[in-house]
Amino acid sequence: MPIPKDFHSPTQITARERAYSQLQRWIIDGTLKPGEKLHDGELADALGVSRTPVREALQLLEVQGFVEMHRGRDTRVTAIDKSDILKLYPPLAALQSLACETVAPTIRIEQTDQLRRINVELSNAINYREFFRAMELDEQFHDLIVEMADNPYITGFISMLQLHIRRFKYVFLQQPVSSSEASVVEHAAIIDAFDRRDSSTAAEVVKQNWLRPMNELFKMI
Amino acid sequence: MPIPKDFHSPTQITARERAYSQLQRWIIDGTLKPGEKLHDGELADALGVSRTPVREALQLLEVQGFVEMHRGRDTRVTAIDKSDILKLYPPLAALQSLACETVAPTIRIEQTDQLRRINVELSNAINYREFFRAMELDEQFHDLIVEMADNPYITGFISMLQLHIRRFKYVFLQQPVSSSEASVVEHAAIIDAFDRRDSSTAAEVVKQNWLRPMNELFKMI
DNA sequence: AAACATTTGTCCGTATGTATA
DNA sequence: ATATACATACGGACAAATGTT
Repeated sequence: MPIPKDFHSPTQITARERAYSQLQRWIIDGTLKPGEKLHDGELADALGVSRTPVREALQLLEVQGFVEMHRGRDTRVTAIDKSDILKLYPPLAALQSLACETVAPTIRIEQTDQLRRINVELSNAINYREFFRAMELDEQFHDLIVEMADNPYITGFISMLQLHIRRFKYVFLQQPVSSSEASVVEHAAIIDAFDRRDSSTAAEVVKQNWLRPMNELFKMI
Repeated sequence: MPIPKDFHSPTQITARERAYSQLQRWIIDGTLKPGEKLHDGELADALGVSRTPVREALQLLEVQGFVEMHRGRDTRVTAIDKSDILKLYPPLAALQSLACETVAPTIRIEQTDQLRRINVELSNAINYREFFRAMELDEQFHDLIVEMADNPYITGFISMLQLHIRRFKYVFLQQPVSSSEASVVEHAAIIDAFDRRDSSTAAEVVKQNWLRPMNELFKMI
């Protein structure tokens, strides 16, 4: 495998990055609960670093909406409410839809073939009741389209929204939600639209493919 | 006027916030040029604070895409390329469009009236060749719709994209770009769609209302 | 009302990493 | 290959702000 010359391998992960990923994980998986008070000193001890990188990590998490800092008062994990999914999914659907629209006019056959392969695997996983694998494949399908759109603003915002949705699922249902057979059909429709270079149909189907899970989730809770 | 109890007036602005807003301003207005190297020590001196709040500000700016930090190497203002507008406007248009779609079904008459008032003022400003005022009113029009959508994720991402667009305009054209009479017509169409509770038309018109300036800008540069 | 306890915010010295000679 | 120069990353002490007694 050829390794690009200008690729700087992250030889050493910084303390801030460690703190950041760990705290984010803890917030998303519910180890740190919504509304919980965070002491930077304690967290620093727990993570084996000083307060500085912890504070820096907390500030980044604040920008992402996982933490609220009140100067001189306290720092807390943000609250979370059932109605939040109704705020998270629509922008996600809109941007996934945009990604499709962007990709459709110039998509190449190798790319649609890859989507087809993933969708076949997804179908199999659902039939064999491998629900975790199904969830992963569903993510792969959409991530691949987003990646093809090649727009860092879209990519960044989508992944942030997905992290919040993941937290939501962890907090309100203790287990991951499986993809259904309906997804496979919708994915096929998306691929079909891609084959015809039909941006608007692709965009529309993707939107529904994301709003349907929102409504299912909203009924469940 | 009733003052909410839990409203904490920002009595004292922190050093980090000062550093953050000032650096952001300097990057957007081109005082700090794309690709320019940033020394946290120098910036700290210039801002009259220590290096810590400067570093924290730089990290926030990095998340927003205004700064790139390379550990142990350097910290620079991000480069900017003409093709960037083609990446900035589409997600902005998609989210503005979503905001409209969200608001349309439940919009109240006072709200459409307010939009109408702004649009009349915008029309006047253009006729009187008050271009700066026209630009402000155009912003007000869209910001009001976004605010009505009442979704912090949409709001946050839109304002970030707008900051990048503002920088783009400062860097490539030295002056703000005025809104045209075409905007006024499109705004009227949006308001009309709102009156009819026609989400999809409103969404579609808004999208075009944002993609048109993108194409005009792209031709100019 | 004022002093105290608690928590966050800031400073600056030092350690560590990176590129260059 | 090693040393050196330079920039960033981190740590720990101190300052300031807030809420409370």
